[in-house]
Amino acid sequence: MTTIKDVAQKAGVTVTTVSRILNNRGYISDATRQKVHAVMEELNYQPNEIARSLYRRKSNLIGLIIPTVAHPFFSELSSYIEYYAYEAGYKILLCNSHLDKVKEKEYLDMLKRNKVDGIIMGSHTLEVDDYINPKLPIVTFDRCISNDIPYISSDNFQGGKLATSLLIERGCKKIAHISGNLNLSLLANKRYEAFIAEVNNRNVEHVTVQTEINVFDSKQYEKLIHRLFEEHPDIDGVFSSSDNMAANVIKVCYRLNKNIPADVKIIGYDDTMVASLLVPQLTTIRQPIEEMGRLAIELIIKQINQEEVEKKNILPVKLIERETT
Amino acid sequence: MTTIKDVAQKAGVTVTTVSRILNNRGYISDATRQKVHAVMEELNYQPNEIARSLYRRKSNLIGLIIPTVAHPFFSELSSYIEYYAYEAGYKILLCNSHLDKVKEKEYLDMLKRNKVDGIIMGSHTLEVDDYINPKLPIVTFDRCISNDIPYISSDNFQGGKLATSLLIERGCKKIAHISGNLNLSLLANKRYEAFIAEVNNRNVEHVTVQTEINVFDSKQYEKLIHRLFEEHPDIDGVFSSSDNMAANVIKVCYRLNKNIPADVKIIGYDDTMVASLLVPQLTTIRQPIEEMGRLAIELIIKQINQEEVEKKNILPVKLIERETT
DNA sequence: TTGTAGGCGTTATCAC
DNA sequence: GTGATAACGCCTACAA
Repeated sequence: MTTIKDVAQKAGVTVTTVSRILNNRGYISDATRQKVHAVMEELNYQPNEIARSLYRRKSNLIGLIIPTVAHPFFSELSSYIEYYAYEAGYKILLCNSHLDKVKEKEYLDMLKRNKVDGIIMGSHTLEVDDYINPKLPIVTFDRCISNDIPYISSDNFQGGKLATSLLIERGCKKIAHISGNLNLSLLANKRYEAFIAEVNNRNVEHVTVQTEINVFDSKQYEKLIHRLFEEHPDIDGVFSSSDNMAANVIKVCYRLNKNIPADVKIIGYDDTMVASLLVPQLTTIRQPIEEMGRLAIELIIKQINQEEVEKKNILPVKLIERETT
Repeated sequence: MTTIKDVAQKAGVTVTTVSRILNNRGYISDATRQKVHAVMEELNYQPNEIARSLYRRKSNLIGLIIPTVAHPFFSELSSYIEYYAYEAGYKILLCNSHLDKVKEKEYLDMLKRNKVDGIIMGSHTLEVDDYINPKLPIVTFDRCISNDIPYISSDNFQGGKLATSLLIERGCKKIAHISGNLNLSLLANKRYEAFIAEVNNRNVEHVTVQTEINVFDSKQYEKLIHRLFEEHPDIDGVFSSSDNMAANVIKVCYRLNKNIPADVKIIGYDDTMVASLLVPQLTTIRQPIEEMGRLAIELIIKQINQEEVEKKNILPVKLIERETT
């Protein structure tokens, strides 16, 4: 490995001078500057960022913990997060927790040991203390962990309301809601709350099911949905808490020879790529994924710079009506 | 930040002793060991991995450069890569190049400056020199950069052949192939070659189109496919080089009132999640994504350990026949 | 069994 | 303008 020493030696100066040139500090004669630059070029010198990080006590690393990047929502979100991080001079350490408490804690510790400058949590099953001890810039998605930790979320209640009332307006008489795990105290649960509120308010028959996020087990989902339709053959509207799940609903309806949207109307959530890839194209609630990613980086960086940040960041959602309603 | 010094001081020993305990080296009396452990616990001490990396000249970091993690194939691949990396004690630095030459070079340099122990390239538009200088463990996907750099690929020729001959056997008389950018000299181009070979061999009429990978521009794809069917209304078979693209073909067929598989048969490539999420479920060529991810990590680690590795790693593909053929 | 000291590659504070 | 030197936090010969 070629270091600053090698450059200094070959250029006939000391490391101080090379370092100065590297960082554009202090006065340097044009002659030496040229020479040193030439040598750096020749030796193909690249400053060691690890040494820099150690000295500066700043790694320019941001840890990203999500359930799994294989899920379309998180994969799109990650792509934006990485994009904006890179623009701001930060790098992303990717961690897939699979919503496993143990793994999540391990990742959290690992990130701390690696002195990341901040952590973005898209997955959280742990207790508050694990996050804030010691104080480290954090932003979470979809969960209010404590009053100190800023969180980003889209307007889940509004989303749930929009979805439910659309189905009702389209004439659905018995609506099913398929939610994620409601015990995780995620803000996403507000979709459920909104559903219940709306359906009760308008006096519409309804039924709900919970599932775990497990991208890879599509078969499992199908079974669940199949059973749902068996037990309630008169369901004519489904509000699914993710586009992927909604895709499974479409599949099952197709098998059951239920026409969409004539017999059953379906609405998803997220507006990931799959939504517009499906046939029929999925009506869904769009979360502003890019904006969420951008904001996550902004909030982390502001915290790094000791600036005050808004704790509660609720972004607007939007109903995207396509062909399933 | 609490360092090894703080621990040493509070425990009434020197840093050496603490370091020894941390690394399980040399003889330590039970008394001091207990005491030091207690103090570490109390101070919530975590060794600084940056300092360790500097000393050991090993970061346990692996750089992952891909076009974009928002693409289902790379998102699934990344998820496996991260999984196996973590198992082996490595961390993943995520880089989305968007197939931009400049960005790719910047990422490459960034990774070198950050002293990653290896690089996994799922995106490569650069010249050989940029990669091998200096010598750093690398593995690439789907591209043979030089004889020194190991690469992983699935059996693209076989995949192309399987796909094409299936369509022919199912009675297609005029087959379209939608490929990626053939100028990138990716091994994926062998799918194209196999297609041409097979179709010529069996004397079947055919037509081909190239596209850029751009996940987000589904509309663009639709237009392209639409035009294809306009110019060649008699196409009755489509071999698409990705599942996503195939999904767009399904969509367009649906619009054009072409029945699948009666009027048009479609086969995709990759077997990403979307393939089984679609209606009708997509017939496709499965790449062993998990195995590719696992192997990438294995090859990197072997190189890190100075072991010899196989340069050419071609994994088998498998025809997954579903409902579109 | 434990301590001292030097070094990993870089930057900043003083001198000259 | 440029050069010693100490420090960032950790690890390991070599001593004791």
